[in-house]
Amino acid sequence: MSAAAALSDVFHALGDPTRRALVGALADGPQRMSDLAAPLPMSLTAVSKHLRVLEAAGLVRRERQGREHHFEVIPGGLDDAHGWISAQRDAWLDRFAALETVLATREAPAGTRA
Amino acid sequence: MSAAAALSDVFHALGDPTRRALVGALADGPQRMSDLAAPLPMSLTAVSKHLRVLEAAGLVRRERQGREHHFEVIPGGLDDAHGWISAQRDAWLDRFAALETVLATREAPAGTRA
DNA sequence: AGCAGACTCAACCAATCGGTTGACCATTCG
DNA sequence: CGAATGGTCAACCGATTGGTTGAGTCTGCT
Repeated sequence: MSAAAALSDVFHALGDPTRRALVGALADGPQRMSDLAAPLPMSLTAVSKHLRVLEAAGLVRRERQGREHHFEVIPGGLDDAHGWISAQRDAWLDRFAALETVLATREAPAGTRA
Repeated sequence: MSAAAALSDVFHALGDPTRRALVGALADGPQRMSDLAAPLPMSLTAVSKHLRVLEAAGLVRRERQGREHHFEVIPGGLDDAHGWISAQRDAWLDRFAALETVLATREAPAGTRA
């Protein structure tokens, strides 16, 4: 899968509050699907679909254990998304710093204006 | 707007590659809508819609200048998204560290294994 | 064997998405 | 003035989304 498509999948997965709640719930350790679904105001089928989206996005891993499906967070799953966002913020910071430099050099020589 | 809804808007906005390209293009400074649209393989109307989504998500600001609409990145727009992702990664790190501590104390007494 | 639990699958639904086109409004320029 | 430029708006389109229900499958327990 292209890197761009993978990023889209991750961001799209995170764009749903139910899915973010699932990721949050998995933060303190693996859970069974039913236990993940219990507190959520929707059918098990719906939760199953959400988990599939998270799985496809590489954010979560499924481990079947008998008739139960256990899920856990994939450590590096958020790395690319985090990297993209950081890059954007850094780029903005660079531009801002450059702008300040321009302003500073323009004002530093005390009256360099023609 | 609730914080969760705002986060959803941001992540949803970032879930489209065209929108990420727009944000990327704005990284090196403000641009007119037409100039932003020029390299993209779609109509101006489509780009206009994408920019509206980015605007509504608080990622981008519009400044009308005569008949031209200029856009620029809003500095703190990505902060919440960055914060959420960082929190998840930190939570995982904490849990992992705790796990290692457990393993360490269990193996530390050098040959405690029966 | 038989039943309950955990989950999948398929079909369906309304709503949203990403895109188009054509008509229109506003602004600048010759 | 008239004409070109920059964008909006409304209607439409097919695909996807997030949810439902009902039936089916696999597993474990008694």
